[in-house]
Order: sequence, then structure tokens, then C-alpha cells
Amino acid sequence: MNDSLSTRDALIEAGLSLLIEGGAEGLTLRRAAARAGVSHAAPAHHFKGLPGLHTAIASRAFALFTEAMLRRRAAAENRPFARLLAICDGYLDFARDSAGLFHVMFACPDLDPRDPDLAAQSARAYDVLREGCLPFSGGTPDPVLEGLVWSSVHGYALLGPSVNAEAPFAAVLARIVPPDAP
Amino acid sequence: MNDSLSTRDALIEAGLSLLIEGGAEGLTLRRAAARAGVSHAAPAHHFKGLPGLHTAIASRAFALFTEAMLRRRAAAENRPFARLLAICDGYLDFARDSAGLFHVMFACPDLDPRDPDLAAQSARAYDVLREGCLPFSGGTPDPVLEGLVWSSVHGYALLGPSVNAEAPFAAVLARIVPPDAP
DNA sequence: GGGTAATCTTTACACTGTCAAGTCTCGATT
DNA sequence: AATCGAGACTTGACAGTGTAAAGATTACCC
Repeated sequence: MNDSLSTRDALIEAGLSLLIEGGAEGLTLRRAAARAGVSHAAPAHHFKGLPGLHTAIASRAFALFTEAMLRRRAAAENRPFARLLAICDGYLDFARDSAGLFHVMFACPDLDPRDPDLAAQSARAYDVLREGCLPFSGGTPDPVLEGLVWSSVHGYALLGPSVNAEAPFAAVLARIVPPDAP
Repeated sequence: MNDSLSTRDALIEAGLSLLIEGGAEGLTLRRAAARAGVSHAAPAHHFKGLPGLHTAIASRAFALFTEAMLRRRAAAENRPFARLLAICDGYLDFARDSAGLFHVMFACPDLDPRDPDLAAQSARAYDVLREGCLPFSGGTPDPVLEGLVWSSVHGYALLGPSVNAEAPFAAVLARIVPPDAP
């Protein structure tokens, strides 16, 4: 039984590494099974087919995603703009360096949106962003500001090189919230 | 020869309808070939494999995308904020109603970025957005503002329901550029 | 006319996800 | 303690995918 948990995790870990190495197209049920050392039909017992594996992987990926944002935030100055920018930089780092995971998290049409684990992990990630916005609305949540920041960084991450050249994200963010006073 | 052009177009048209009917997973080389009335290997002569078909379809889809934005803009009041909002609404309409096409245009990892047709059509689409931003920067282009608007509407389109409830896009846009005076 | 290039079909191959049936192990019940 | 049974996993098969090679057919140009 502990063994079963271990192969389930092994399958998720194998899927993560396949996505990191080979991008969005690198992940395959059979390849993940092979890398985990089990037969090609083993995943069907732990997940509901490929969509199930996708959502399990996305759940883990959201945890790594949150970690990337927190890591950046911890290294930033403790001032509102610097902190929010650091969070967004973590967002952009992850989207750039782990494009395969990012793709499964946000562009995979077969994720199970009712999976409680996935919902919890993604909520945790968004909470980081939300909390970074708080200082700009006097400590009480401002849904419109949160939606704007979130949409902006997400769109910026996906559009990528088309915008970056002429508009670094720090400049974009400075149009949304006031930069720290010198 | 005219026949060859016609089957090439028939393949693209078949791909478009498959994407509209069945979403991103509805498109298949073989299905498009069958719907176009040719054998499953015919597409290989007109496109470089599936990636080639994808970029050809994306090119056409960008034209429809531009059309959706222009249609909305034409029905809007001739005031800066109303026009830019209308353009963005066209953007969001298309992303919602033609999710399959939108996915191929923006989330397909195998598009050929050097295809001149695709580059031209996507540039045409972005020009609409850019021109909608002009009145807010005194008539001279403002790359940072363009990047902000573009990222915001794109991110908003993809994050979709997670944000919409509490933050309609009109409210989001009103944080970026000043609404029209009453 | 003869040849040539393009268009399309046929055939084959490796790979994918999924399903059905069988094997095995281990724990609980009687 | 023997038996049962449920879960984990394998094996084998199937339909469907993209791609490549090789052959047919057609249209066009010299």
C-alpha cells in the first residue's frame, strides 16, 4: 500500500521530468510509465486516464510555481512595489523556465477542474499574488486590481518575446501600481 | 493548379470547422483530409506535416480574429475608451466563442514563427489593438501602454471565469486608461 | 509526342491512449 | 489457519494518430 503510493508519486515525478526535459509534447502516458518502471497500463489504476495524470501533475506543478514566487519574494526588499514585482518575476521565471509545466497548468484542455488537490494548489498560488496586491488597496482586497495584475502578468508571460523587447514588466507594473518612493 | 489551391484551401477550411466544432482536440490531420475529400496523406504535399497545417490554420484564424475586433469597434461610439473597450470585447468574444482557434493561435507549440503569412496576419491583429491605444498617448505610440493593454486582455481571456465574476473587463480597463468623460 | 514536375493515393510503420482479461500479492474474515 | 476478495499490476489487443516511401495519374511545356 505504501508501495502503491510510491508508484503513484513516481509516475507524477516522471511526468514532471518529462515535461521539463521535452516540453509540453514530451509527456506521454507510456513514457511516464516506462520512466517510473511500471507497465504502460499501470497509470490507469492510479489516475483516470491521461486527463487524470495531467491534473495530478498540474497540482504538483502549481506547488513548484508557488515556490518560485515565494523564493523571489523572499529575496526582495520589504516594500510594496518591490515585493509585488518580485512575485511577478517569479511568475515570469517559472513560465519561461518551465514552459512545459506551465502549459499543462494553464493550456491543457482536459484538466479536471473539480479535483480538490488542484483547486487547493492553484488557490494557494493565487493567494500569493493577491497578498502582494493588498498594500495597494489599503489592506482590504480589491478584486479589480487583483484581476488586473493577474491578467497582466499572465498575458505578459504568454505573449513573451512579442512584448518584452519594448516593455520590460517592471515598466508595465509601474503603470498599474505606484512604484516605491526613493 | 487551380484545383491544387482549392484543395489546399479546403484543408484549411476543414481544419477550421473541426476546431470550431470539436475544440482544440477536434483537429486531426486525417480528419481534416477526410473532410476535405482527399486521402490522409495529401496534406503532406501542401504543408510541412501537422505543424504546417497548424500555422496555415492559425494564419486564417488571425484574420477572423482581426475581423471580430473590427466588427465590435465599428459598432462602438467614436470615443477613445469606448473604442478600445470594444476592441478588447472583440478579443474576448473570439477567445470565448472560438476557443479552438484561439488555442491553435496562441497555445500551439509547433507553429512556424517564420511563416510570413502568419506573421503578417498576427501583426495586422496587433495593429488594431495598437491603434486603439494611440489616443491615450497623444497620438504617438507608447510601447509600455500597448504591452500593458495587450497583456491584460490576453491574460484576462485565458484566465477566464476565475476573474470575470468579480472584475468585468471594463472595470479592469478603466484602471489602465481614463474612461470617457460623461 | 515525350518527358517532367506536381498532385494525390496506397501502403507501411512506429507510436499514442484505452480497454479487457489475467496474474499476483497481501490483508481481513470466518 | 484456510479461504476469500480486493487492490496493484501485467499482458495483449484495438482503433486512431503523424509520417515516410513508393507508385499512379494528370497537366503542362518544349
